[in-house]
Amino acid sequence: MTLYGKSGMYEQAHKLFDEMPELKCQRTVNSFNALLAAYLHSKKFINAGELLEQLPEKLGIEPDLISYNTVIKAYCEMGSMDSALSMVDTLEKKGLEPDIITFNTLLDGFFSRGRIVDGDEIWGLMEKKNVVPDIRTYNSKLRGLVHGNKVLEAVEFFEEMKNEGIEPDIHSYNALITGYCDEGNLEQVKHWYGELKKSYKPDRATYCKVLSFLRKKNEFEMASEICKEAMDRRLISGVTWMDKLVSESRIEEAIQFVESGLSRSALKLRFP
DNA sequence: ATAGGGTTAG
Repeated sequence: MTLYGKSGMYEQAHKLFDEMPELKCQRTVNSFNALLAAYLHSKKFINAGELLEQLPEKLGIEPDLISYNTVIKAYCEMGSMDSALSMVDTLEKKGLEPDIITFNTLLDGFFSRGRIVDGDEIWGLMEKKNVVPDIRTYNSKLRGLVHGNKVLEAVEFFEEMKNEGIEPDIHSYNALITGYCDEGNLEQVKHWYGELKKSYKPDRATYCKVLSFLRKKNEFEMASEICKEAMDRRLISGVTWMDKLVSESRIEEAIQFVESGLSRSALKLRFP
């Protein structure tokens, strides 16, 4: 069942869910969770919460941890952090235990809203419950610090996680690069881009962020090099970059640029 | 069946 993505698909999902008995399909916690996910992905957050409150007893379905995690995500998305947090008490009263997904969802909600202190408190609660933080836990705090313009603290935290044996992944590097792009710090963007490349291939997010930054800074040399690489890997189209060259009448550079790396399909895209 | 960033698509 592909119920996700498009807004409005929750209606289809709910209709199907209602018709299941006639179709001789038994409704289970799995189909209930699929319904919750449909509401979540259609951004009908409040309905997901209401559904969890009403439907299970009406239908005799016992919600599981996935049901609660889905609704916690919905509350986080709508910014109802108190409701999200209170779901932990609710699920525990039902005899369930919050897992790493529960905590990562909550932490991402708090950290991404700049609520670092509250996030740290929840982090402590997580450890008290013997749920071991993973790379995504660390990354959510990294992004939170960056989002709150605390890039230096983010770098400190980056080092801290390495000391604790958590190997930074591409999201970790991208968070720091984003921080320094937003600060306008060219030297540090270059530094962390270099650090990233020692262990990973930049991904689409890296390229987008770094290229738009370098373009703003008029760092043509480095930008065109990176742009070529990104186009070769089919991760960006390069059209916008070339448009800028053309609009500034830097035609020679644009032509060189095209000849040196642009793929046939990208050319067709620009000059159909 | 549940948790990620970025935005260069126009």
